[in-house]
Amino acid sequence: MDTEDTRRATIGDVAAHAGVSVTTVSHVLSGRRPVSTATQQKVRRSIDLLGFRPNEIARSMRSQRTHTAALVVPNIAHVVYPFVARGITEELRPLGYQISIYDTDDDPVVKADVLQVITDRRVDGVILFGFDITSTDAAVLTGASIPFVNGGLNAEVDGPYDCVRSDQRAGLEITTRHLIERFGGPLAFVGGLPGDGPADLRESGFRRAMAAAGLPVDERLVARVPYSWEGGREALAQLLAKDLPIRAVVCANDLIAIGGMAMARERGLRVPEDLAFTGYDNIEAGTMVVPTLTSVESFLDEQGRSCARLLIDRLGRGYGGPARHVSIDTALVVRASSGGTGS
Amino acid sequence: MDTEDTRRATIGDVAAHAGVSVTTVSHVLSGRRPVSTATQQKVRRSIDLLGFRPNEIARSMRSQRTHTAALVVPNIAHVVYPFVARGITEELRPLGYQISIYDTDDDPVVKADVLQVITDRRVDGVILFGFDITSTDAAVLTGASIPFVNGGLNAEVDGPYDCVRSDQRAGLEITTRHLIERFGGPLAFVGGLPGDGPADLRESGFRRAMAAAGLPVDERLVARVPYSWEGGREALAQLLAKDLPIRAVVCANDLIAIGGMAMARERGLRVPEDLAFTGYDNIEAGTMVVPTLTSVESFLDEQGRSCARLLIDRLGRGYGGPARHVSIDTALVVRASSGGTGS
DNA sequence: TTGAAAGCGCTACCAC
DNA sequence: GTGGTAGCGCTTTCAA
Repeated sequence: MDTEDTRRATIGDVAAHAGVSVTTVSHVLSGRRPVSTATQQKVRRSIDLLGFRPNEIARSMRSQRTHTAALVVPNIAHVVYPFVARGITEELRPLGYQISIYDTDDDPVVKADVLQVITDRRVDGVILFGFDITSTDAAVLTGASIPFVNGGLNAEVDGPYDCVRSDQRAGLEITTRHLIERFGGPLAFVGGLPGDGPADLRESGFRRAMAAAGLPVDERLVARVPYSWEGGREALAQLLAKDLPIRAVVCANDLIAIGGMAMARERGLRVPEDLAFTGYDNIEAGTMVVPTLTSVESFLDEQGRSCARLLIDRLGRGYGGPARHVSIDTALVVRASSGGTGS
Repeated sequence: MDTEDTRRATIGDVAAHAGVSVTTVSHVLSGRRPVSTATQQKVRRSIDLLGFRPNEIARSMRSQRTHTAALVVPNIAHVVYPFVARGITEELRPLGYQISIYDTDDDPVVKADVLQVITDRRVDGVILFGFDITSTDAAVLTGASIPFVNGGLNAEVDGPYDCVRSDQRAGLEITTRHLIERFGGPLAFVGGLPGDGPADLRESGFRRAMAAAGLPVDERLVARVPYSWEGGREALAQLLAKDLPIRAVVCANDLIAIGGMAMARERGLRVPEDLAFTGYDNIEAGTMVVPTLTSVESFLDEQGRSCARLLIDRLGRGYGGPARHVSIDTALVVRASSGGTGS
């Protein structure tokens, strides 16, 4: 009773059952060589009867291809990566690739380990998203001749491999210019802590827009705090305590902006009538707070898709040319916090 | 120049280079049999020199184990799944398992396909999370003798396989009871659309708590809307239009609650002084709105961990007993919207 | 139109 | 302490 056949049927079982050779079974499966209709039917019947499905491991062993792409991210629970993953999947699944997502737990050691494991498993290609990758990381992949793409960069430049970035500096220039046009000044800036991901890039966007408008940056109105709601509250508390005139606050992300708005309103200021705000990232919460938050959309799914396309080019006997660097534009979403319609 | 050795070294290359047999190389790798220190060193040197790494595909082929678990979810971009994924990873990675995440794009056809692909790849185990799985789905897995766990159920009961659920009914009972204790009544309920995931379960929690407190449910104060911010606004507009006394609103999720609060405040009501609110899911936005939202925490990572543990039991020559059904308790998080401290 | 057999890279059973 | 070799399940020459 207990010893019923639990082992999955192999191609050999099918061949025996149908009374043909494994070669023939293989060929009715692949269609790579003509098989008489009679044998085809016999074989297909046996396949159905035995519930045969080819073993992909064995196939990979022969073909040296796994039809798998790996997506490596620092922390899948961070809001941005699931959207990237969706974009990648949409692009690669139709081509018959499976996407395996690997989470490095924000730990460079785990990242290095994951990269090794990935190469040991002979994935066909890799998309790294959200890392500063080291030359060692790159060497592991190239050493195994596995094509890869680096996405979601925060640095201005990167190495000699395909890269996809969102133009964060330009994104912050847009919000800054938007506030200048609507309100003139004075403008405050609340950035992330230096070295914390895109902080420098975003701050430089603010400064560039100010310079372009011929406005000086009052350094007393520049704060740098953690990328969090609490950070935003803290920053606004500091800024308001200085008792300097401020008309609008450019924030480096939405959490800061939402926290900042909360503090401003606690202090009796009306948003945007007394003080306007902009954020960055266009998170869902920005559409639910009062007032709704003006922000910058980065099109994460498109970034993912773009990574996937660059990778696809290099899969199989594809593109083997020099590295390509793609930049995805951002878009301003105007809402109530900067005097939009409040949509 | 272009034809430099791009092929990765095999165990045979190492053996040749070290002047020993492949058997010996295999054994210094596995440690499954004593090897003299001298040969060990020779072999290790060759391994380093050649940059040899064992081919996991070949290993899997022999051992029939892939050291991979698959996590299948309807839509990785939905807030809940990344947290589940983290919990699973934390539990399984230390045991040497890789987690591959598969997204079925909310499509049962894709789900069926993914399940087949997964079995063809001979993953060691599968965690399905967030599905109503069909008997066919289950049959595919059991037919391939791949152990699996079904997590995140919305139904009251499920099939003869390991299951993990969050007690959503109890979760809604908690919020309802909380509001009854604080405010007495009358209470309104805003649920999701019937058949939309956990809607029925959550509504039954509300009704049960009301019954337990000896309070009748006024059906005029029960609304059912989409699980969204707009749904919440709409529901509150309807409810308030009826001009019946309401002291508090039990909402089936946070989006509804946040939208509902926004509408209530637009209509000049103070929250919680005039009208109190509770949500469900404890999303981040609930900590950023004003007032902050009382909600129910489901411990998604713990649900994931629990799935992982059930699966681990069945991996290898492990547990082979009857199906186990685990329920994870929820917890009430009291915030300002129901008169909490406003933390 | 079909089959035999080599071999993908590895592990483990034999033998010595 | 060490080596030869069968074989995991498949694809693909080569031969008929």
